[in-house]
Amino acid sequence: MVRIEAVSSQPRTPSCSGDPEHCERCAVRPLTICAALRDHELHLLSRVMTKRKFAAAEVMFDEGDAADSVYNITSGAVKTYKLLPDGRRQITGFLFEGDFLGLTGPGRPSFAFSAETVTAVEACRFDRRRLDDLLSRHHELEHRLLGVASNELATVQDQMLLLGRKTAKERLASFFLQLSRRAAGRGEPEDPIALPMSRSDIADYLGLTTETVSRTITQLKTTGVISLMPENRVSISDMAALAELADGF
Amino acid sequence: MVRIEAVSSQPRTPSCSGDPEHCERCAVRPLTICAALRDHELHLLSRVMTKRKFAAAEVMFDEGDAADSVYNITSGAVKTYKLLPDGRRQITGFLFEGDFLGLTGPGRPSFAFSAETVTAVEACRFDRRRLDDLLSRHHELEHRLLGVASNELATVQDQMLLLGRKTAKERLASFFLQLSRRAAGRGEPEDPIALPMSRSDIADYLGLTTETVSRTITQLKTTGVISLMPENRVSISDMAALAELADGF
DNA sequence: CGGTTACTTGATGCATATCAAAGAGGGTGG
DNA sequence: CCACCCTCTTTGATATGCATCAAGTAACCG
Repeated sequence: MVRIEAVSSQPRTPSCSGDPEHCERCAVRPLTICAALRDHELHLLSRVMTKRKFAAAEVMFDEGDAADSVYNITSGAVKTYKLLPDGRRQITGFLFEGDFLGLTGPGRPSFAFSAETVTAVEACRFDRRRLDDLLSRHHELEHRLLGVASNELATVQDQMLLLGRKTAKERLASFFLQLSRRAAGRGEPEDPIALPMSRSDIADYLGLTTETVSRTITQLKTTGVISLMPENRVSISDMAALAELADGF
Repeated sequence: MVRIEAVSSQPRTPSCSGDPEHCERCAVRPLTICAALRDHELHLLSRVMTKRKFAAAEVMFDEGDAADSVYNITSGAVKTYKLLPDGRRQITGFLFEGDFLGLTGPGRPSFAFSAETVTAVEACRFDRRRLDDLLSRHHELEHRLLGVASNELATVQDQMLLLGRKTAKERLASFFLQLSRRAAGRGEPEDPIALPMSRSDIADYLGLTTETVSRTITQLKTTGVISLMPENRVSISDMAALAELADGF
């Protein structure tokens, strides 16, 4: 498992500390923990933050790497995953703008999973130690982070239900529904949803094979629940039917 | 889904507030967030805490119930789960002494899962609102809670890998290994591990059927990796072999 | 425009589910 | 204290949803 050094082939984006108003104007601020901060606190956050760009399909970090970075995605899509020795892969999450990446518990010096970009990605990188310092001084921030973690725990339980007990059709229906709802949460349209990840990524997220994913999508298309559109987009023709399918009604 | 009123048929255990030294002497204190508190802060915690007992197989709360309670298990075992409309069940976790139950994000007024005791259970119950108050005034406590949540997120990723990509044998091996390690973490022996839950609970935790669980355990027994002992205990004869099996080597 | 990779579709196989029934405890009332 | 009953567990026989193996087709990139 080779770690590709982040941003290795690109000019380094200048740190935000040279642009203290950057965070105030940040488009994803209302989506994330930064919304918890008043303007003068945002400046403190900017100090420990660096804006970074990643190309598509770039490894951000590998499981076991020193967890010295934490990221807040500002654009693009990221996948997190775990591998078995023989190469079997489970994608544990897709992250989009506003999502937080790299949270590890205290006394957990290394990442419990790998992260790789799906598309080109822009992210705010925080130095773990400096962020911890900041957290200990600005409890509102830590409070928000606890909220983020709790929400993620709730989401992940849904995913366990999906992986342990749902059929292929229910998994795909749930997946599309989740993407639609999350897009809506980011203020994007809920209907034609973007599908930036490959079939193989979807398969590894849903605990299926690419073939089954492909067949099942065809089936949903044939049933008239969804339709495929240009640019890897999916239109949900019948949201109610999709929601029922997702829960096995 | 009928909610059985907690402690309905038992005398109410007196609140800890009448016994301010209870927490200081608490056996599970070093295992849990209470370890973060100095003695005088523990007294504050005792104030918002009530010691409660549950019988075996008692529903503590159902998914969707108002999340007005948070628990810290002091003895016994609890399972958390989600259900599909047709009754399919995914157990999302087993909790033992020192484990925290009922964490929901802010603005999440209801539980995202149900909780039911496996054995008789003793737990410290906190009123959600009063605990929130306390958290906002004692940040070390909130910091610990963030640590608890982060650790749980790491654990849950392992479980997703298991549910999405592991074979039945790998799942059972992983399960026994997890129980063994957690027991060790609580200061219990790592070798003869207790299996208080039924085969059907194990099946719903591992995304299998009771029959497959039973067959696979038999197989592990035959291979000489484990052996069954009285009182629902399992002895791990070959820890290294089990660890290899768990990761599909 | 050629080559490569991703996606779709088809044929077959297998791990695990489902259906069925026989032990094994474990608690209760006679 | 024993006998019965009920539930849990184990074992067996069969079925099936999804994986695997195998092409063909479409999209993409250089």
